[in-house]
Amino acid sequence: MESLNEIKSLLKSKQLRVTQTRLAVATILLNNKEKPLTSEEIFNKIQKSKKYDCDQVSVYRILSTYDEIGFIKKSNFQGEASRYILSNMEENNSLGHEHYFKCTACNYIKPFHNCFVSSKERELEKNGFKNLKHHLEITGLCPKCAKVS
Amino acid sequence: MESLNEIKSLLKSKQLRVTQTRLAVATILLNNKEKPLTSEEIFNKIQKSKKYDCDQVSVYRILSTYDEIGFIKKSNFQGEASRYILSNMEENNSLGHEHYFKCTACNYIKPFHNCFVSSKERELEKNGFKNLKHHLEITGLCPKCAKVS
DNA sequence: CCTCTTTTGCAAGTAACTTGCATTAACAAG
DNA sequence: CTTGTTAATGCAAGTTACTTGCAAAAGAGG
Repeated sequence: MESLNEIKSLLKSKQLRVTQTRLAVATILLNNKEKPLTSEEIFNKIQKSKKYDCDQVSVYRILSTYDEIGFIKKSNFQGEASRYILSNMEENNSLGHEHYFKCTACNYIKPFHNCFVSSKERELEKNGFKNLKHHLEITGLCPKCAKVS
Repeated sequence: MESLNEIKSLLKSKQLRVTQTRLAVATILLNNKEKPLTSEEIFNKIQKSKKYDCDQVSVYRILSTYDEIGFIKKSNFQGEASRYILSNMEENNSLGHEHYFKCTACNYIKPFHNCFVSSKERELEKNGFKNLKHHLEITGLCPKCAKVS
């Protein structure tokens, strides 16, 4: 997923309307491919850009729609608002951004681009489990904060 | 952690008072070593036992205290209330209950007793990261629900 | 341009906590 | 066993992160 045109055709293919607000949210997500953002962060970036004005409720609704159609992935980090990031729709699902490190000091978030939970899932599948998905979050101090403390 | 006496001495060692409410919460946790419970579930079990009456706010405060002193572990499952389970204080920390499978159909929760994230943490530590902790949640259908669907 | 839905904005509601503060219960000292 | 001190609790109210209801506005086909 590289451009606004792709989300436009994805929306059309799902019989969803291409609206200003949906495009504004998509633009922010496209400009932040490496960091999962909260609904509030996305809303603030839209306001800050001053190109378009909308309600925070709409951002919530749009993110939920985008999650349903697979345009983005939602992650719940411990004790804070959900975060959203573009999903790598071209790639194998298990290679996407579903693993994160988060620094407890500076809130720096680093996604892992390879998955090491898949083998555990294979094992569970052999025992009758199905439709497995996972969320992994590693917390601690990033190299910068580790040096300071 | 096997008995009420152990939490009593743990509390004393931390200069915390051994109160009826703290013992009631500890009793519930001791009786549910295999399933992480929500604050509300614990509160309801206390009410149901009719041995003791307390406020839900106290349960929240006690769980937070228990988490701080390491008696229990807190896990945030996607989109639902935090869950708490006794920590295996005798064992190596990385062998505790911090990994879970949760069935999206019946809400069955299965903790994993061995850790396969440690190797990734070692790798990060070599790159300057410190004090690493992690939370892993795998969701899907458990064998029972997989058969039905 | 018009009509028919879909989206949106605004207000209000909800779930899961968290905080403030007066009251009560631990527990150590006498 | 009574008392004084301080921590813990209960109750009410506040907060955060959403979610829902509904009228008004904006897409998109004709």
